[in-house]
Amino acid sequence: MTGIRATRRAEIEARLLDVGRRHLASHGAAALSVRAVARDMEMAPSALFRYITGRDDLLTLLIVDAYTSLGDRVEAAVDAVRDDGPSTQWDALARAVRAWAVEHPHQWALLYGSPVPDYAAPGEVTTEPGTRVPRLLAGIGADAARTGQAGPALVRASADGGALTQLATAGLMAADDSLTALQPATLANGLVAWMLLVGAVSTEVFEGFGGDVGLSPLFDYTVEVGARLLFGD
Amino acid sequence: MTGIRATRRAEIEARLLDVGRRHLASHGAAALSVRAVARDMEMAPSALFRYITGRDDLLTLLIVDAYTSLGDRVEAAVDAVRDDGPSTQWDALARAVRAWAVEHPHQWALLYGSPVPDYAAPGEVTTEPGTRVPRLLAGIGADAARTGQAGPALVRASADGGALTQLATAGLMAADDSLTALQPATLANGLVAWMLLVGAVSTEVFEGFGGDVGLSPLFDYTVEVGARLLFGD
DNA sequence: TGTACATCAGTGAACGCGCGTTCACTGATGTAC
DNA sequence: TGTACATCAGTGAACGCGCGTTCACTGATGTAC
Repeated sequence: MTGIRATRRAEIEARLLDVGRRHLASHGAAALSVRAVARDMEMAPSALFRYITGRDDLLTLLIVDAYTSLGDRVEAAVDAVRDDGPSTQWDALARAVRAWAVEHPHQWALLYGSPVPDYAAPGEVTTEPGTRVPRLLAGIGADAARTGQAGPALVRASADGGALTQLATAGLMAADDSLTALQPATLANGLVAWMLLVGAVSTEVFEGFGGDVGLSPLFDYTVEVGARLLFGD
Repeated sequence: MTGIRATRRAEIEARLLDVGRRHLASHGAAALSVRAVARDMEMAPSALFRYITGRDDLLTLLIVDAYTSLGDRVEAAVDAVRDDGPSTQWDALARAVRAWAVEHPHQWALLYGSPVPDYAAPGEVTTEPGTRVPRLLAGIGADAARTGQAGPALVRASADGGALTQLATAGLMAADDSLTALQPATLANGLVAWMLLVGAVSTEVFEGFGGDVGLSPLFDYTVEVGARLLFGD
């Protein structure tokens, strides 16, 4: 009773995602085209319009897919060390993000690189999967705070509570109530650690240091700096 | 005796750069096209081939131009506080980078965002201007080291001297001999500070936190974290 | 100073290409009775 | 179970578009004597 149509539709939707992913991986977002994907699927270009409303829709699909792939990976890595304390969890998170990015450079670029011109991701569908990893990091920070391991050491006058709390409330994390209960210092440290991680991974993936340089020792050190920021000594 | 041809050529080269810059600023690198630039210059598309060898060449031109613009800006800012010690200089550098990036988001994306597909910058012409700011930062670190203000505090086992020195020698900074004389700890801290800065600026410019969030207080705090990393307490 | 030739800048037409999207259509699947 | 109609998936042709690059050409600028 599933219906032949329903199963075929599901199959084609899966193939569409699969081929889209492959095109993204090999040519990058800018080169992603409805026609090329259709060609690879051995269908007429017009047929795809039964599944997507247009090129932007395809992009959105792939963005959500990439966020989900990254989120799953990182969640699994953190979960594997869930009993080992916040510091170990941060380590796992950072390394999982890096590993995923190195394996999926174009996806990383799509999520954290230059915006695609003339495309704006629809927040309603993109925000939830897009904030999974930062939210996970915030959870680790909250754990550390609860057990007295969070490091407030670096906060000085400029990181005043008001401005940062406002940022947290207005910004991406408004969805998660537990975060607004965080100390501004913990929150600020978490955000900076996140930006440090994004910077380190982007520098490596985008070859900011020239390409044929091995950045592993530097990344190790970066993770330590982040740990120190998050948890003090 | 300048020759009419020579002056006209210089004029057109200047216009080409100017129009190219404007196209980059308004539509982004992916949308940059020889034909569109020619249209704006009220010339036949083919005429531009007297000045560039093709689209890639135009891109290279604009990349070098952007690096130079950023480098000039940052150098001026640091120079303005050259007597105020390394910590103030770092502050000036970081704020100048951010200000330039916010004013020139597409240029920032071109330099530090996703690579342009099917384009590889020719290192011979791109490396020197592209490393001006990191080199400047390294110089600040070297100054701090000389006056005993550099902060080695965060270095632990993973940041072992060998790997990092190798990175410095092989990598982008090979051009500048004074850097290989830096302590590995100072070098590592400088590189991490640089990646932190890139991450913070990219997060803001690429709207990693959603767009309508004011990130100034967070950036202030980021700069402080960088200072602590570079110079200790 | 004038002339003959060489160099150069810019034109306009043309090449072949891939793109997103629309539309009228055919044939298969589903549904109501 | 069979029939009549409605829905849906996919086709193929066509639309208008902008792109990078080549090429033979014209007319202006420069140079050697």
